[in-house]
Amino acid sequence: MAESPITPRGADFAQWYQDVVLQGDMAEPAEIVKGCMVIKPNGYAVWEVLQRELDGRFKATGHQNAYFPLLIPQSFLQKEAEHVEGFSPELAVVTVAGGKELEEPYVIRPTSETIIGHFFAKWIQSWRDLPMLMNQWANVIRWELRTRMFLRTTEFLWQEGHTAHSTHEEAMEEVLRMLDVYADVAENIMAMPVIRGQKTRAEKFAGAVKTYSIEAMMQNGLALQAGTSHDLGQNFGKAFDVKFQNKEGQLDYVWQTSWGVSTRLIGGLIMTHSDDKGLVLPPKLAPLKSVLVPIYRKEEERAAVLEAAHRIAKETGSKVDEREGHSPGAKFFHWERRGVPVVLELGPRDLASGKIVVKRRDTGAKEPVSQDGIAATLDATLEAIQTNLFASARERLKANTVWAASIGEVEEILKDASAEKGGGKFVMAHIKDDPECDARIKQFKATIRNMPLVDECDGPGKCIVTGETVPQRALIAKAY
RNA sequence: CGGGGCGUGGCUCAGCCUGGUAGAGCGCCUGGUUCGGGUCCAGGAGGCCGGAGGUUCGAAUCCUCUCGCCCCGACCA
Repeated sequence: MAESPITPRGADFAQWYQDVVLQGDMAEPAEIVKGCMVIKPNGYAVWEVLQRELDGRFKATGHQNAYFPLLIPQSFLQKEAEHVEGFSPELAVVTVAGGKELEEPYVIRPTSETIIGHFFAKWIQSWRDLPMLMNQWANVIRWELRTRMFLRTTEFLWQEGHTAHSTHEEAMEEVLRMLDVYADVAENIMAMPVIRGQKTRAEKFAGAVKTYSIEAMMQNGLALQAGTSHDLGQNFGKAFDVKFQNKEGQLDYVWQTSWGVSTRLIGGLIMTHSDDKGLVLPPKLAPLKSVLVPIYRKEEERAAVLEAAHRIAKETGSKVDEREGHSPGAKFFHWERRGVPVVLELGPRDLASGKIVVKRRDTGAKEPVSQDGIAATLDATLEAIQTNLFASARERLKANTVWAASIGEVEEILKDASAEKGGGKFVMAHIKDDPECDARIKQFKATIRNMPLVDECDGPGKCIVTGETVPQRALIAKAY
């Protein structure tokens, strides 16, 4: 019996995560390019499902895809003061091209607000041109000091939505609408519960007026910012002179938004559902929902089993694992590590009884069911897995969310709840949106993740730092 | 970017201290055998020891530099 190649979560969570990514054949470090990774077909297939789900929702809310250049004139970044300050430490800059020093260097986009601002200025003249609703699927580069596959790499894939509106109200509706789209995909497709909320001033996007995020809880209790949506106000409109003539004939700057999710979602997915046996994929996100492993010993059995296997596979859309020279046991482990939601086992015994064994990845439960109506049985099982994964993740989130009444209590909870031991907590406490309060929390190696939009707490209370009355509790946690 | 650890067949690692021309297990290939949770046996392929430079008659081993990965911290989707 071979040793499990996956480090148990309890032993070393970071190592477990990496083992799952590797054993699930999702990605591997691109050791020849610093901080980058190769997303392998198994991982990319998941990204494609996410893209499909997100893109459909973007289109349904009126957005169109476009594509802007990877290279951005350096001066563009500097037009918005906060923006350049926020991003300059992590920029990669192209200074030489075609064998010549460039007159003006290009930065490789860390995000595209600036270059899109430039083009919006060209394209928008009248209120009739608004709203302008665009999205681009792209890669970006941010020179990160510390990288982890999917969670933070130097280059990553994402989508960035960019919109321009004639009023602030309309822009705000857009910001929250897209935040809801993200929450919908996270919860209903990825089965990953999230907390929607507003970032503090200290944590908002460089150049935004307000930033909203969805925050998810990983199995070790750490928070993961899984998506952001920004109210850019007129900041970029002013920086790039994006003006329009309103119905009254007056010139005004547009109100812009931007919003994005990245391949980081895949990291969140892994850290939400996977276990010590490897990857666990929710059915709605699994590129391969079921695999059928045929079992036989004699040649006569082989033919009969395979014949039935193909018939059932056709009915259910399963893949038949026909590889020779691998025992069924080896195949079970193989698909288990890759997170396939259901494995169907079909052998001579099943042929004789007219049954087939259905094995769930989430619970490990194994049950012989009738071959008649197997497609419906499988669908019901997949649905049950999807529901179960979301329910257990939500339960974990609830169980590890606690209230704190004082700064000392926050410190105690965060100290006890060492994430290395898997006991990280979400702490809800009244705290003011003031950079000094953020700084205080940072002393505990945690951050104010966001101020939840849906306040499931007890309403107003006194800030644990300043003592002033604030409208609601905020979410405090250690985070990736 | 600071601190720590690590780079030796595809993978996990031994060998390094005390230089003498590279090993094991797993995987892979071939044949047979097996097949309801990682079958077993036999044969076989595969590595200029991360890279560069130096010391030496001789370097995986000693020295210098460099690149990368992992972990911890400060910064971040």
